[in-house]
Amino acid sequence: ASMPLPEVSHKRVVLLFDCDCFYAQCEMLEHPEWRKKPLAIKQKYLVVTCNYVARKSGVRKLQSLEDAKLRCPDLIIVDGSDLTKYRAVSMRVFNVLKRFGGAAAKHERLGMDEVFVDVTRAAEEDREDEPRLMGHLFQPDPAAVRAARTLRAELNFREAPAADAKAEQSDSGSEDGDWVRDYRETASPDDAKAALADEQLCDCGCQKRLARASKIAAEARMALFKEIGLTVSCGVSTSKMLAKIAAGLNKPNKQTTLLPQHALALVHALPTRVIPGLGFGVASALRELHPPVFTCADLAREGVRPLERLLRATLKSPPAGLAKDLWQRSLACDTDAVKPFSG
DNA sequence: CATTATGACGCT
DNA sequence: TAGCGTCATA
Repeated sequence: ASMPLPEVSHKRVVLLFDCDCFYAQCEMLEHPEWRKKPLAIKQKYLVVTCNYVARKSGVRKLQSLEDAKLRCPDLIIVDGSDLTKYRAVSMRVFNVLKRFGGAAAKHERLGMDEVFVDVTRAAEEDREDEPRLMGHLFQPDPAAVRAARTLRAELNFREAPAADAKAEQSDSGSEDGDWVRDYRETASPDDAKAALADEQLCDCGCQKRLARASKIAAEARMALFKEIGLTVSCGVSTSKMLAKIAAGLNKPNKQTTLLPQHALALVHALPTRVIPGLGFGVASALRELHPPVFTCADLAREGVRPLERLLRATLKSPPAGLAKDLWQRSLACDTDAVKPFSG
């Protein structure tokens, strides 16, 4: 009965490019013979990243070298404490991506291996009437769609959930990175075509804009591969948060489009850590509440006021408006702009 | 909750 | 304002 549901505008189009196992790929550029072999990059006694061959043997990020070698005795290990080489490749990636999205596009680096691109204008100006979607389209299962609908209803009115779906409450508190597996979708081309044409979903034109943007993403990924030799994963959606989540759905070397109409069905059951700006500290404080807050749906039901209290108790000096921002993001509404030239 | 960084922010 | 601590990020 307090805060109105956040307004979801679909007007932006945001891409997130995420280099697959970045340090490992940089090393493989110099040593092509390592491509088919398990390769790990270490700092001190830890594996900071590894290629996908190594992952098949159970090697993981932030594993101790000891564990990694036990799981994969023929693991090739390279020291990655000198970042010079990686910084250089990172700049090449950024420079290639700057060519895409047109003059009005905005590009923002996040760390060395991720780049956001706001391609709103280019997607608007594209005249193609029936754009074909490139890559994957996320499609939620019907149960998730129902759960999202009842969550919205719950917050709009103070009523019990519809008799329809009381099905899944809180999911297990899974490991970081674990949740991604459960939500991978590979859309069949026919399903994708149907979803894009579904006027019921939205009539603001976002489906077409996102499909056009998926083509830009595909072209940019192609350029990165041809000119640098790197594979990247990409998310296509209407905000930074959603693009980032989408990019994680299909990896490596894949791209995924997430329609804003499907966002809540994806986000509601995910751990609160998927929300940008909500880090380890706040997430663990949320889990300590009782009842504990694990998922974005839990956080959405909590509301802004209790979250403000928790932030004051948890953080030294919570930035003004943080509670509201986080709460809105728990409902898949992220208005954070792509800031041009952050590098 | 680590590695080796960088960036955003608030406080002084 | 510059510099420091905290928190988040890869």
